[in-house]
Amino acid sequence: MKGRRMQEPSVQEANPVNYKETLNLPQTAFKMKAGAATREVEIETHWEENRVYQSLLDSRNKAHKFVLHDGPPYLSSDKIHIGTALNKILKDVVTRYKSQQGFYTPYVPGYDGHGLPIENAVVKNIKGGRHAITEVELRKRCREFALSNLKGQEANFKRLGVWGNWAKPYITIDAEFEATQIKVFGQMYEKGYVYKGLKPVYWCTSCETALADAEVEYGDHVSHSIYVKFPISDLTANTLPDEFKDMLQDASFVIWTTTPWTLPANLALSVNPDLEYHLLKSKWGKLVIAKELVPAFAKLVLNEDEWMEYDAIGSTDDFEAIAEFEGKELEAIVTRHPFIERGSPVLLGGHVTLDAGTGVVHTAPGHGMEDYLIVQEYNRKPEYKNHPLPILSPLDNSGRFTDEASVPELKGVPYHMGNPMVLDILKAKDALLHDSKYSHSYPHCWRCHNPVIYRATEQWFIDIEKFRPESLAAVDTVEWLPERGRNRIYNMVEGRGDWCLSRQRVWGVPIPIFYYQDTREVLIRPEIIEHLYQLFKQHSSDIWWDKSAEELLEGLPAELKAKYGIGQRLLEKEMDIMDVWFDSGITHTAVVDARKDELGELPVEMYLEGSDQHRGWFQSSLLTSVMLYGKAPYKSVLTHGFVLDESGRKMSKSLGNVVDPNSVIKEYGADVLRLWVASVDYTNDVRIGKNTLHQMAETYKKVRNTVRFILGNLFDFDPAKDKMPYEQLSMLDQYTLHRLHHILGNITDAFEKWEFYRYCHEIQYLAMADLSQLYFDVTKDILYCDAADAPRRRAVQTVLYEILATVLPVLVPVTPHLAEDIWLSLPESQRTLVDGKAPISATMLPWPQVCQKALNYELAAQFETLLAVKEAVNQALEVPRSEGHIGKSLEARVFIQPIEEVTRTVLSRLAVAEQEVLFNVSTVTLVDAAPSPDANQWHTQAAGGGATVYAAPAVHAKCARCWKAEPTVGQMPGHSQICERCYQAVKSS
RNA sequence: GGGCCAUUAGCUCAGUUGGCUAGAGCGCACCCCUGAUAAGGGUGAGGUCCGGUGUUCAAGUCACCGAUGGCCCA
Repeated sequence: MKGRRMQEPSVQEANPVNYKETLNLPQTAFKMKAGAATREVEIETHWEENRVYQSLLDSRNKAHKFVLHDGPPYLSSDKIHIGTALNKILKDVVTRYKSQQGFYTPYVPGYDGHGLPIENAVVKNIKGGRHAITEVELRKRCREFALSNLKGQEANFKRLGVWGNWAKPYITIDAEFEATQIKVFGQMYEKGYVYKGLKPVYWCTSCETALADAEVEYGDHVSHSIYVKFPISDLTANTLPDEFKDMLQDASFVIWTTTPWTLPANLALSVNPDLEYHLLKSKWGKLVIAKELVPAFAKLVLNEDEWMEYDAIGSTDDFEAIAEFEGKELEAIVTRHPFIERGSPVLLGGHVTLDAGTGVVHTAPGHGMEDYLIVQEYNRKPEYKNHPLPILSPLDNSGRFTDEASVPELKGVPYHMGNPMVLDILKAKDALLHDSKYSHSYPHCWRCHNPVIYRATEQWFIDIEKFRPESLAAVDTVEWLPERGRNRIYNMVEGRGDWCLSRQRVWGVPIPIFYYQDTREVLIRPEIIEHLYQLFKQHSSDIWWDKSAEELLEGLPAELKAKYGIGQRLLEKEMDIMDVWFDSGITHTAVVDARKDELGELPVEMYLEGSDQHRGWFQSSLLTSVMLYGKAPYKSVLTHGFVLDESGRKMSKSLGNVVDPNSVIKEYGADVLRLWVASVDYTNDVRIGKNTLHQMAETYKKVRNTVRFILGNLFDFDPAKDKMPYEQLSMLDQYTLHRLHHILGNITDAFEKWEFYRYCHEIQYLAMADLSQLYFDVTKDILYCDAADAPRRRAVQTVLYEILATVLPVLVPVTPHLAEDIWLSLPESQRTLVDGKAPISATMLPWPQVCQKALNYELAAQFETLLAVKEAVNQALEVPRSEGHIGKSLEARVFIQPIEEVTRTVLSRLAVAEQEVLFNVSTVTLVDAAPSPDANQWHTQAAGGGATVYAAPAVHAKCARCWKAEPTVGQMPGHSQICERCYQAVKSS
């Protein structure tokens, strides 16, 4: 039940007019609903058919470049991940914005197509396994697989609205790319950065092949568990005081190992510098063991009675600590190998733990990754530089001991058969303290399921030491965004070991080196590299597998052949391929430099990838660029975090929390996804889920409807004819323009700093608070009810048009489809001109400039007061409304009693009509004291903005046309139901 | 296990060199409108500022410890 309502006029006209017909209601074909699934695709077709991207680029000055160089996504799948979508959308927002700022912004998308995951995916589908087909055939299938995935990814990227040179992307498997890679390798070799060394890899002795980390499976395995003495032989290099050296002289370090067969390859011992070590006296002589592990060791080696005693009081007559050392004090002591004439120095390493054993680790760099790394680290030290520890790995491909084992009886014995033999030798030398069985998790080959070993093989390396200082200097020439990225990569470059380039695989670019069969000498010369470059360019890297070494070199000039003995001495090809990080690492050369005309000189403006690429692409690009050019390949590096689910957890298939970009697009459209990208602070990890997306869809709708309102109300507006000068705009109009340009300033600043989430907030606030809730709401009366060409209506339309012209280009970077949809529904007369004509696409509109004239902070301050008063008005109206006395606020009148002087002044600057518009009520009366309520009138009050507001139902009759309560209703000849303003409007139309 | 980073309302973000009762928009609840209508307006309810300890007259903010989550490494 409603309470009393405004009087309706009682007199009936002879011919009642349908006054709604006489209003200027909004008209537009622009749909409220986006229908994104189909409309966005139509828009993308519009771009493609009109070659908009190309025209855009062509319209820019090539000298004024902003090049964002694409990091290539990996081609192991035909579908993209949400993180890839985030990455590509960010890149697109950046390039579109820069383009609107007038830069020439070519974007060449790239793909990474070599490497193990692709090779494995292909192998999985081969009946009979990888050896069932030739390497040439395998490579062919890898290529096909990669290219088919490329098609899928490309379609995904395009559907995101990402613009780029899709006609000619780069792919690391292109013949030209591969050829460049060969050339680049040759240059690095010439400069002396490349060397051959040994490095342990997982090796399956039954398959006789190297395995990647991803190719080993862990399973239970029973090993020996042995404790072995390494007697101290030389203390001269150690820095302990002599009294301690005397104590240690006849002592032994005790090591624990589960792989006795690796002892022939032992070259050192490692202790942890921060652990405490005890020197024990015992019936096996003096022993050095980590303090904390002594009890566990005692339990193993002592008999029952001795153990009881030890357990009770911590020592026995024959087993007791007589000195204590810190690990770091033991450095450089040399021990004697238990059965080979060789010293084994003590090294310090953080990898030594108290998990098991003795705190002293038997170190065989040819058979363990940690052992290898610690030895590499020591070999870089000055005292080792001239006498580096070798990387000993005395096994052949099938795991049989070679001569290098230095133990004649082991020669030809398979490594696992070597275990008992090594035990026997140790026993004979009185070096074995304990022996038992030990069950633990151990790596196995994923194909044959046999245990695998670490075995050092010959591989090609890049000697980081030779250009580490230059690389570090290059890091500091780059702008890292966010700043912390600088430290991240700096520390990595500072601490990293040499770069192992070799991979024992077939799907990749070969290391372009030949060997003389007789001497194993290496053959690599600039002329041969150049020759190979030409061959690869023509045939791709496939030719390396298609042809023999001799065939590959056949085309060389006779003099060169003679010079290098080609045709006389037998040659072999290197069959390892290069690390894929090398492929993508050299895109600065294989892509940017190769397309200089388009992409300009190095360094490019920006690389933009996930923060994991500090170790990956950013680094491989930096290192290779420093080797080739002595400088970083990029001026700035912008990074983003990872995409997590709504509760902040990593997405995984098993958790079922994976967000698929394609289904998001299906449901909401690409622009909603893009809006999500823009809404989050991507410098950290970002979250996405149903709730988040739903919210973004709401934001999208809000912006869309805001624009729709503007379009609808400009249906009869021709800016060329109807625009009103700034001076003739109302205060509210001017204030709205101030807000528009103030926000434009904020938005521009946000884009300049790549802080898109600030843009989202600003645009949302503009649409919601400044426009929908304020300007649109209160000017509807003017727009709909004033005569079509009434000056104050044209003034409002002028403002609406200015908003449209400003907001439209600003929508382009994040929501290009939406912007285009708006543009296409604009009448010709309302399209912004660029160089005298309307462009074919909104995406070609330049970024708007902040209009200084529109900025009026004094006016804004006044409006702060006025809006606070408006808030009080709204509060005052709420009570009669909730009690049914009024509905819409036009059914009310208000009395405003200024309390503060500022409020009085500001209010008085508004004409009464303007006050009615601003507060959206039928009547506003400024009073000096509280009005006395008369018998029939009900009213309420609220305070705010330095005023007290009294609200009451309007007293006059409601105009049938504009719905305001007006005293003039009933006085208009022939139109008894409408007010004077409406009468004039109806008459003039 | 080590390095780096994050944590403010259901969501996305503000919160100056420590300084009013911690803010905004969305969402939510309730009300209104039906001439932006699968729209629009109004009012309102939401916070252990991840936890703890400390420094200080004063801590969301500074220091230390911890939790949770993420990236990279081992």
